Amino acid sequence: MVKRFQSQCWLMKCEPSAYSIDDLARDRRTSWEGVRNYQARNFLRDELQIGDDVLFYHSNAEPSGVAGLARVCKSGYPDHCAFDPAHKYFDPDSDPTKPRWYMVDLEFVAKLPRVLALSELKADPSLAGMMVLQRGSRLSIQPVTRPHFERVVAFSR
DNA sequence: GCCAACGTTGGC
DNA sequence: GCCAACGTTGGC
Repeated sequence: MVKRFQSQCWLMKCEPSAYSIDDLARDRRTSWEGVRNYQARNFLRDELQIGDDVLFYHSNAEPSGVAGLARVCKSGYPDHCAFDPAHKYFDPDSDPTKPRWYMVDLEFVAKLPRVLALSELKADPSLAGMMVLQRGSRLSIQPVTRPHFERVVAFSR
């Protein structure tokens, strides 16, 4: 693990019907279990660090877009839901001695005054190249550049 | 609810 | 290792 001086930025997707920025505002802190994609898993396990900034993105929503801000408050650890046969995220192929899936904890930072819709983000030239704006972009945890992160935050004000 | 894009699985 | 079939994601 490499120590960094500056936090990184991420975008994390969630369907608000499953867990929304309002849920996080209420809970103040939550665990981010259930990611079952290897690329996203690698980010969770290897890259997300305490203090990293997160754009909380509502997918499959009306409208879909960035709904709030969060921060990583616990770095990657094994997703124990994968070990529980009764859990909906159970994966019989994840061995507790060699976990396949990882999770982090997030803490609430802010709810944006309004959701910044995907269409608005697409229309902003300074956000060009952002992963979430690419066609067919399905990755649920995406790296975001610091300038893009700051631009989104400024956009919301 | 539709369906395009993408990821995973498994036969060969 | 190829690739067709299948399952999932997520915008619309």
